[in-house]
Amino acid sequence: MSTATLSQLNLPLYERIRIDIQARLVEQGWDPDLPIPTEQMLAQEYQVSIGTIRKAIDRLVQEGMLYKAQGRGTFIKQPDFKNSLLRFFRFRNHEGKQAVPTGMVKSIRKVPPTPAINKHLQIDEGMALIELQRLRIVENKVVLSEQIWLPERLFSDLLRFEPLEFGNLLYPFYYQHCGQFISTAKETLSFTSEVEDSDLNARKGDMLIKIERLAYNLENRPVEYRISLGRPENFKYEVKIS
Amino acid sequence: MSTATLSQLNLPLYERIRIDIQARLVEQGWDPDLPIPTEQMLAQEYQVSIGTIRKAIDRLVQEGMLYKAQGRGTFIKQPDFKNSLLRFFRFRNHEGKQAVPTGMVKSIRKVPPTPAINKHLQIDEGMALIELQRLRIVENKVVLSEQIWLPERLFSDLLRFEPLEFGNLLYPFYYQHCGQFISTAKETLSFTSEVEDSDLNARKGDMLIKIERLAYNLENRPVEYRISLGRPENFKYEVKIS
DNA sequence: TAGTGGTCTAGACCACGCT
DNA sequence: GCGTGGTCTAGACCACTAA
Repeated sequence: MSTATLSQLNLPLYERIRIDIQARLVEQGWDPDLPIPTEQMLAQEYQVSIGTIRKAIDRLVQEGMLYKAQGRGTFIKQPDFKNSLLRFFRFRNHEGKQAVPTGMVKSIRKVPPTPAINKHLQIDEGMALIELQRLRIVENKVVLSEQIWLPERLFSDLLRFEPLEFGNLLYPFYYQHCGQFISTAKETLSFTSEVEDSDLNARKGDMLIKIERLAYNLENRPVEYRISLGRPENFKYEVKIS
Repeated sequence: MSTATLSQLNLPLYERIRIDIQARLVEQGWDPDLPIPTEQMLAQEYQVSIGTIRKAIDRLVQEGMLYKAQGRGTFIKQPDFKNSLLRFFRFRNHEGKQAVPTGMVKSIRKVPPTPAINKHLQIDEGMALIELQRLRIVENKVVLSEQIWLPERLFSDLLRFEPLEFGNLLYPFYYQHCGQFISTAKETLSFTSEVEDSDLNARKGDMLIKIERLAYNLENRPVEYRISLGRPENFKYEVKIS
């Protein structure tokens, strides 16, 4: 543990421990399939009672970084995209049943830096990018059209693959080939009538839903910026207020 | 405490106590300005240790029913509408600064039952309703147009007021005059191009955002159904995924 | 059967708010 | 100064998972 982190701040003990555990897991790049040290071990290591460790870990669980499995241990959690705004597009197939769209990469290439995107990704103006075009399809019909940008420095290994070699899901692919584990994301919903999109058959003037996503790795650094476009007809989003 | 509630179920002690506390506060209609019994008192009353009471209450805090204030006590919480979808309409005044719209009731009247709305409110088909028309205004310009329905049985006292006597906020007014405390709400965002709205200058075919809200009282019964319409241009909504 | 997290106890002292 | 919630201890026993 880093003594500096644990001493100086005027925070409750469990908060300081929470921060320290978080930093350790991030720096060591903990394997998501391996349990982190047990509560007993951590209690002994930090020389505090087990209740204090539990409170620290409970915070990380609430934050979404860890999850607990009784009898097995505590693990690093992959983000749960069931809350994604994209999940609130409801598509139906020809039988009228609900259908989950399939992701398909259309193209991948290295592109020069773009000021606005480099700023989103918090990287230097001069750093090159990787750009992916991706479609989400239901029964051969394009229902969402996506553009994805990644820092070339971290993701250059992706350039070795052909578009069709990317599976339905990108994030496991990122982790497998570039060691980048997506931990959280921020999404923004807005509207635009100023883009043309041949995949969606949308002309200028047609109102489209635009969902921007900025995805963060375990170190809390933005590593993917994504724009998804779709038609508003089937969109329905719910929130609970309390 | 109701012994039935606390015994039969095969739940952790703190869960059974949580349920019992919740039921007690709802049934007694606890004053939001008065603290609930202290943790010490509850621990003694339920004959459990204080940690168990804390866990029960922490659940209710997480759920949004209570909030704690160190040194003062624990209180019933009013819902926090900073998460409302409506807050994600961004309006600007003539100086380009962000402006919060003012609410203004345009009309209030008793109306006969409407099957769809009575169903939302979970009341009998034959029960009469109160209907409010309400506008949200920024610098004399209507930016949102609302229709609100309430069960006449619970809210008949509102009919004694003229539209302009309703203030900017409705929920405190409900509590003051009808004893109905709004505790949570559920909102749904969708789109429509099939309505005409003279207040918003919208014709059929214009795409509008439609936000439906169902608001619940402390007993978790729906008591208000509301439809808000607005133009999509200034709408921007964010979520965090983890 | 061994080891994990889940629940629960019966206290202690601290920090904060009100009066 | 008094009473509130906030933090923390040092255990105990239970329920679940995996080998």
